[in-house]
Amino acid sequence: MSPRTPRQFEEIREEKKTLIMNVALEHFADKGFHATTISHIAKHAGISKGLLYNYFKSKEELLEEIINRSATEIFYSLDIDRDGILSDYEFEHFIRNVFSILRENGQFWRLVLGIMLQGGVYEKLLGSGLKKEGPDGATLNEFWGNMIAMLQDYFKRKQKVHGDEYEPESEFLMFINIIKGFAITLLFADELYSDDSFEKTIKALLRRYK
Amino acid sequence: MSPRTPRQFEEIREEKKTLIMNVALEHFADKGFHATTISHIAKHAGISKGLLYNYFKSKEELLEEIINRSATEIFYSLDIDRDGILSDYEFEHFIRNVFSILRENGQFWRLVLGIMLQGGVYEKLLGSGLKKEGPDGATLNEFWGNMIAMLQDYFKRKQKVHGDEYEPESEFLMFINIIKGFAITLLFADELYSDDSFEKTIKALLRRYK
Amino acid sequence: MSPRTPRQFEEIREEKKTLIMNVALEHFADKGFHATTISHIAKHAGISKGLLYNYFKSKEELLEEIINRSATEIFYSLDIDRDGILSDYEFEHFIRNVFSILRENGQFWRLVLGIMLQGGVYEKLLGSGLKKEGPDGATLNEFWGNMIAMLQDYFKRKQKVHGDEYEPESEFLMFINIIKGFAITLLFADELYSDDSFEKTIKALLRRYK
Amino acid sequence: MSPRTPRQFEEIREEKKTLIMNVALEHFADKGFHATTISHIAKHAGISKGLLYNYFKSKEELLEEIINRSATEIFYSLDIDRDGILSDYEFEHFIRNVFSILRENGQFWRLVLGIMLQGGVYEKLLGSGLKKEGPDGATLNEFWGNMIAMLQDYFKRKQKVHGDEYEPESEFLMFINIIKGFAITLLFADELYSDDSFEKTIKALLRRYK
DNA sequence: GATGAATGAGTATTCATTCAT
DNA sequence: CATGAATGAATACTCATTCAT
Repeated sequence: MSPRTPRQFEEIREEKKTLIMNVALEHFADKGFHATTISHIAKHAGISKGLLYNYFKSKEELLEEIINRSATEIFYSLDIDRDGILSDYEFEHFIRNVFSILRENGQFWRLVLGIMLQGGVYEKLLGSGLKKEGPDGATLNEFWGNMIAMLQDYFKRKQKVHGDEYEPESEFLMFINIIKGFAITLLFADELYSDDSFEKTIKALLRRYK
Repeated sequence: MSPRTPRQFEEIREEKKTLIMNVALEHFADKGFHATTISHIAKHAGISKGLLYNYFKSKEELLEEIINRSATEIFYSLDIDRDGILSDYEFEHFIRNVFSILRENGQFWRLVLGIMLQGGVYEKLLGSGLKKEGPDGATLNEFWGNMIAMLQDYFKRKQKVHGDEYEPESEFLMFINIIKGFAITLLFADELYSDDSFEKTIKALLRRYK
Repeated sequence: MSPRTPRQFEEIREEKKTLIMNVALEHFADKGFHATTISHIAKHAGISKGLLYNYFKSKEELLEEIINRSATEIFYSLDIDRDGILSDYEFEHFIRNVFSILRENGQFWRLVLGIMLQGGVYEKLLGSGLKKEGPDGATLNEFWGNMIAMLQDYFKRKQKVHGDEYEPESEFLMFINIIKGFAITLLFADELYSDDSFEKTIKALLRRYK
Repeated sequence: MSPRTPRQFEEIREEKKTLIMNVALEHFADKGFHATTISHIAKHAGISKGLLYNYFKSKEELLEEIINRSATEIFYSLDIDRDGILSDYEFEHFIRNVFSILRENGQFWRLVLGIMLQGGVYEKLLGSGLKKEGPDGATLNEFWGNMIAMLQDYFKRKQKVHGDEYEPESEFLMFINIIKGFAITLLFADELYSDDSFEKTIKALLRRYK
């Protein structure tokens, strides 16, 4: 019964915030941002509306914090050895990572997709959320730029292997769009893909692009 | 001074309905269905809210009619020779068609994507809208099933050309996902792709899969 | 093909008005005044809304004219010999009349009842409708006053027949309330009473009060 | 400064609900259900429209709860000794009860009458409201059926007293319609009847039917 | 910290009425 | 005379947000 330390208070606060954000993400992803009400979130989180506003200034801020949190997590999980060059091994690592990120963060990606479809909110969010600082003090946008450059470089280097008929830009474009295509497929798949079918897909991609 | 004929009334009706549906599609696609208000649509269409309800029973019916209209249009434009077999020529035709449909119906596809992201509305719409009858009395769902089967068959036949290392299922999956990937890319492209970059992409696809 | 005479025009006008009023009465009585829309009436009468407003200045005026019409009709049908005294024969006539009026004008009475229940409209209507002049230049209110007086006089005269235990005021009150009670019962009876059960009821009333 | 207890919240809720229902009943009875607006009710109750919807899901539910409440109250107040037989004493009790219920619940009965006049709503309400369970687990409809049966039995038994000329069915019908007639008279009486005139009426009824 | 009563601006929808043709 | 497109004010209902306790 000893009084709680400030440290303990902070922990309780963080736990509650996390709970609220998880519940909110679930509903935002499934029903959409506009169709989800604060009342609904509060009820499903087992708290009062008032308390929710104790943690988040507004519905929009709640959304922003959710995006920030997931974006940062994903940001970190994609970072490789940071030497600016994508080795064959790292390429495989990248592909596997991308797929597992898509698998494990379905709700988040559906939410982001929904928001990106809607003009106004989009810029505001990406202006705040995705520019947040990540590892090495780089912003998400910078990080993403580097990632793209590294991949393009990877495809250029592959030209030596495949000969002159191979067009790196075109191959890179195909590769990116296959990833996007799979991403979309995954987001709309009701049931999670089996590990097996995942492995097959990844193998096929590696066979073609490694 | 003579009273309007039924024909004239019909014309007025059709014109106004089309106007409203165009304005509504624009806003639904840009802001999302829930975030678009009837007031907004009416104001931008230059009419009163009351008149809108003279033509559409509800906001949802307006949405349904928009989906029906576009779905039917696209339905017709994709129909090939209907002999159940995709020749090399028809394959090329299909790819070109898919791309031009994506280019010309960006708003519609963004709307559909947005709706598909949100549980409830989705099934109701696809239940009504996309099952509508198309050419030959087939429903859109049937038509789409046939299209997929024809494409799979096309990839199987290609095995004879490419040899045993070629895995038709895997290739088909890649192909479909590339299309999806491009679709997504196009939907989010602020400015329309140049005809030139389009031609390049199509050529690359044909080079690889024809 | 000879041009219609003004007289013919007038007839057509009256026919249309009657048609509209009949349809309107039906809906007003069944759904209530507020719940009945002008569109509904127009559609069921087979005319346009515009035309309806050609005949009636407003929804309220339509209501007023309906009440006036029926009130006047009933007014006339209740008038007896006007000598100010209700003979035994006229009493029977009165009772039979009251019942047949209730039977034949069910819709009207339900409408009136509905309106009388609602403060505002009530006075306005009775101010216009039921004060309208009837036969002999008397207003409905005057006529009704006379009718009541005649009935009270009738019950007083009956005291000589029934002896001192008979209290005319009390009997009159019972009589009036029995009539009201039957009126209410009739108004809510889904199916019209059979002629037989009617005859029995009237006989019982006469046995008791004649 | 300490937060409100659940008990306190419950009290606030009940008080506000009662306030709203009272105000609503007043307006529903005077103006009719359709002609009464939620805004009006809220304004007269001194609250915001939003709060009203915090307590009642819809205008119809508000109506239902009002009917339920009054119906249940009246239900209980009519219950006698429940032995299935109406003694002379209980008959007097019944008559007095009926009159006092009519006097004290004028608003409620005007509301019910108004609703019964209008097809659609009627059945829905009587299906929900008046079938609610009352004392002994009986529904109102059952209770009312028993009451009628008991009264009919009472009139049959009276035949022994009055001799063969007495027709129980006919007398019962008269009795019921007198009650209905008085009910209607009371509902439309602007001012409450004096206790004296009430007593006279009741005496006359007892003299005739006891 | 925690509650939910309370608000008010906003949203879809309806409907009597007008008016150009 | 006749039509129905068009309007706008009103209505039921919602929901993010505030605040007293």
